[in-house]
Amino acid sequence: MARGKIQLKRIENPVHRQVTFCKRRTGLLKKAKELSVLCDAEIGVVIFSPQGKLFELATKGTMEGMIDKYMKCTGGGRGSSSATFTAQEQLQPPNLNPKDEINVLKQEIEMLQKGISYMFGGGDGAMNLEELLLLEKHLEYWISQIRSAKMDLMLQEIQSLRNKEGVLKNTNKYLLEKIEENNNSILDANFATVMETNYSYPLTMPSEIFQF
Amino acid sequence: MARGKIQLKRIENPVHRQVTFCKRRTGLLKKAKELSVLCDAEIGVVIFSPQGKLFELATKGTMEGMIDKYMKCTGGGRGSSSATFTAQEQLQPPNLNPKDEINVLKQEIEMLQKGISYMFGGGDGAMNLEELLLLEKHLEYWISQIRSAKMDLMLQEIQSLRNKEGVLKNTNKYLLEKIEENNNSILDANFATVMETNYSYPLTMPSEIFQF
DNA sequence: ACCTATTGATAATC
DNA sequence: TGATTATCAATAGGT
Repeated sequence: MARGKIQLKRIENPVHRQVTFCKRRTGLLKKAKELSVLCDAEIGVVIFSPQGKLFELATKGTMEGMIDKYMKCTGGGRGSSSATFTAQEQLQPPNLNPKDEINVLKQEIEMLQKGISYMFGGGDGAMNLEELLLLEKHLEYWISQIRSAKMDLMLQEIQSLRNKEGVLKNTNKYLLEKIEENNNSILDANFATVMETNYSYPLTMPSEIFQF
Repeated sequence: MARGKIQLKRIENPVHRQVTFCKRRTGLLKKAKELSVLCDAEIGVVIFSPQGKLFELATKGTMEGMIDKYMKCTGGGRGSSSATFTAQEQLQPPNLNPKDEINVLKQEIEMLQKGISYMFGGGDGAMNLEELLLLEKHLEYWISQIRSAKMDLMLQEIQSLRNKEGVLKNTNKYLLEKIEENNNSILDANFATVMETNYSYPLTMPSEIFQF
């Protein structure tokens, strides 16, 4: 790439991450199109942004067609889209065969529904220890997600505030220079004193106070 | 590329085409993985070679999961849970007049529904900072509730185990006394040894230990 | 959004 | 297939 390597790990700075996502997403889709044209291959790409926004590409026909073809190829013949739950996929590695996986998911959905009604309905005390432990784990995962999103927003806001600060500092500097000029050209000592009293401090706060 | 540009059209030479397919397929999947890791995106890629052979990549969870998520995104109508929420009443003292209170509750319910769909659907990134802060607060409250319930169960279990322990100790004591009696009355040393070896721990469990 | 110095991908060749 | 390498394409960091 350019102007320095990057590590193959999640980019922490949300601005950089967003920019890189945009650029590389474009690049990936372009590469997919090229491969399809050059080699006469049929390619489908689905990208979910961290915010859950969907980007897709199907080089021949529709994505639905690709999915059907994929299903036929993998043999796992079950009608698609049963609205399963997706967050647990990050919690446990998918090392099960399809049948077990389905059972685990069903069980988990049941547990979560129980947990939700517990949380929302004030609880009927019908959960056992294992269920509570699992629910706690999920809640911790969710809260970490929430915190990550919150942190992103705060970092964005900090960025924006820093930009604003720069502008204000420059404005202040400019105004002080103007005042200085006035002090030099107009020899009214009282006027200069008043000006200095009112404008000798900048109106903004230093940016370093929000280091994380 | 290298050693000369190539046109963006189907490569006619089948050998070249095959080689290029192999290389670019690898490259495409690598790029997809990188994008996923760098930007925390969920990506699925499906490639059918001209001969119909399938190559696939799902960066998080399984391809099935991706397809379901895709369906949910495009298929549209996902009904949001209409379950109402009651726990927030404990979070803030009811110092408002009825009308304001109702508005606050309605607002809160809306936010929570948003949050729930955020947690379950992978999020649509439409929450602002205030909403996230509130949601975090609620999650922390819920998790504290869960932990409290868990703690209760654990304490109950500890109590039960202590009871069990008491009963078992008494039983053991009683049995040891019996053996002692036998040792005294029957002067067969070998028999006594056998008894001690096999029966120094009770084989049955008193029924009281399963109180929950 | 646009610009480049660099890195990464890869076409041709062996 | 694998390795090599000259070249082109993608892109990280900056404006």
